[in-house]
Amino acid sequence: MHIGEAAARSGVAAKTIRYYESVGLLAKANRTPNGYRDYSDADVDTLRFVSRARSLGFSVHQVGELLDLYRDRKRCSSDVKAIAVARIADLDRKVAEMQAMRTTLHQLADCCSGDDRPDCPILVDLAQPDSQSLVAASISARSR
Amino acid sequence: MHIGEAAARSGVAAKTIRYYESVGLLAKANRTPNGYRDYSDADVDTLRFVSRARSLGFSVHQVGELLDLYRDRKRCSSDVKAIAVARIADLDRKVAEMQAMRTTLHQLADCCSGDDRPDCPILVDLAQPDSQSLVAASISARSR
DNA sequence: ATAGGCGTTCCACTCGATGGAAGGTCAAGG
DNA sequence: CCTTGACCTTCCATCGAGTGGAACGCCTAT
Repeated sequence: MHIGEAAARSGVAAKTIRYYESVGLLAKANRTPNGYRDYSDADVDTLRFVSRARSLGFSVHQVGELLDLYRDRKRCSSDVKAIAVARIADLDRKVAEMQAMRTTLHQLADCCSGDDRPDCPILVDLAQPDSQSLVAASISARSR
Repeated sequence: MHIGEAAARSGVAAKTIRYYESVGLLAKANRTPNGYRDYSDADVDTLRFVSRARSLGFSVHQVGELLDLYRDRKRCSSDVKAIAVARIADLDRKVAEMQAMRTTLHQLADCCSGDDRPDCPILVDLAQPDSQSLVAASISARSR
């Protein structure tokens, strides 16, 4: 099948499929005599695998590792689990960081009347010297 | 003061200060006769403001808006609060998305023995047709 | 005079695509 | 036979937010 159909079946945009090939995530596709890329059902499966793994937030590089493991009949499940566990830890770190931002921002927003007067504690805090600033305090708390 | 000192005092890398100037977030710096950028204490304050806002996850563009509001004596606090509230909503969306990924990944990892046998439910699920896949189910749940 | 530590500009690279230009291929319809 | 439109191809540029490095200038101390 041509790239458009593979794209429709896998849910990966044709442009993205070419991109994955160009960066070596996918092997170079077979070509029909006219130079069009030619995909098999197995290729569509691979594309779906890639799309699923990307949707779990694995980087293209990590997806490459998972694909290698998937194709390696002799790999051990601990290798795969290690990648998944590292990704979970990564997610936990990012979630914690974003929640810290959220908390700080929420505190600032709570102090802000949000009316048409010009006094705004959010801006005041951002402009504060470190010792007075809620934001500065939350940044230094993050690094402790 | 020269850019190195402004960088040290504000915590923003010299390279990044030049970058901010190049994209118009900061006004073009004054120059000493030899062509070096010359910064005042007020410039360092601005740099710190920018750094704080960036650490809260505001984009460079949003920081520009906040700076404009900061400099506008007549702005109303509701304008600032609107930006902050939008940012909080943005954070909430991203946190929820990451937690959904985490949950799915954790379920997969829990099923995986993590030993040296080759059977790995993580890879099996990623390669599954939609109707059987935990990942596919969680993706479609996200869009509902 | 030269070594070093600053500063300057400019260009390339990162990641994960995406947009668009310019052109080739193919089937259907007039 | 010609055109139209839907595909396909390659290549280059763009996004955000910087970072790395080259090649050069300036200034001070030894």
